[in-house]
Amino acid sequence: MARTIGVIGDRWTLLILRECFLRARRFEGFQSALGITRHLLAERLKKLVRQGVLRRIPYQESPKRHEYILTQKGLDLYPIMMALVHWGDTHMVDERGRPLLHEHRKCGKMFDPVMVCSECGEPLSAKEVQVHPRPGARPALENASLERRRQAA
Amino acid sequence: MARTIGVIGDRWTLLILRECFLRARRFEGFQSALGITRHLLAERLKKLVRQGVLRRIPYQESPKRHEYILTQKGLDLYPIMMALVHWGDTHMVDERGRPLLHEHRKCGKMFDPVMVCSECGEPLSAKEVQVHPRPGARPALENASLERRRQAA
DNA sequence: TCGTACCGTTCTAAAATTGAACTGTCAAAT
DNA sequence: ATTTGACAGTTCAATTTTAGAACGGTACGA
Repeated sequence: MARTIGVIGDRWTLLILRECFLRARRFEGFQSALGITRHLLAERLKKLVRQGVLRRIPYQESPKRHEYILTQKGLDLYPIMMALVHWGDTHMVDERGRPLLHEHRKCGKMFDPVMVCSECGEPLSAKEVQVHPRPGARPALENASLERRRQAA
Repeated sequence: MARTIGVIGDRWTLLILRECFLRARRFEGFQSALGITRHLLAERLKKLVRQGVLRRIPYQESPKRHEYILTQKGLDLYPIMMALVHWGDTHMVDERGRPLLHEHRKCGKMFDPVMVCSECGEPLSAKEVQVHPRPGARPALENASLERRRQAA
């Protein structure tokens, strides 16, 4: 998770990627849609290209112009986007309701995203999940008072 | 999505919440697990409490001490967490492999999270989803060259 | 020739973050 | 009785990031 946050964990990157999913491709498009400063936009696009989330494709020579296109790695961010949108729709709406609805072309209905278990297909919740650290993982956090009691014993 | 990012869209907040899901509850626990500066940690915890993601519960008087517990609103961030973790596991692993495995208590198996359509249960991908703006939504972005051509016509 | 679209870069001021030290209460150890 | 350490912050100077605005350069159409 820390590594993912290293890629998309700042105030603008996720919004830039949202525009990608909404079909933005060019510098000016991002800039006017988001109101981000041109400086930061250039910076962030470079970073995303370096990290393999976007690809920079020339679409004309002289002056050189490029479009920024999602790679597969970038497209794979879709569940994150949907999860963010859905949480906002659930907990941060105002009187006007949610700004967008999503239609699933396969079944033709308006839907919400649901996160399920890859093995049994049941919806997931935090309490039903047991975490198993693997070698190399950061040691688990101990409850401080438990810690003290154990040392005392 | 912008509103969700307003809540969790900075370099530390998501990591703090990860620790909450891993059972951290107290200031010192967060601080030593993350190496965040105490200043920022205090700031972020306050913000999360203000936004209703965490609740501040006293667990002793004199000196006053509190634990930070996820509210339902906070627990509902779980799909976002899992989506972030899974993307990292897929695209950002090094030789040591993924740091954690997740077991689904209901079915007893190690699993990955999958995002599916609430209506038909099929896995989602960006291309299968059609977006429908609702009144009040920001106007959709036009492709710049299309825009020009239309004005020219 | 002028205005405009496009894609950046450069610069300074403002804001956020870091790093380190400091405050203060209480419990346990010496 | 005094020291030590856990705990939960607050304060402050130094550094890093971000915002805001202007500037540079190519090309196209009127």
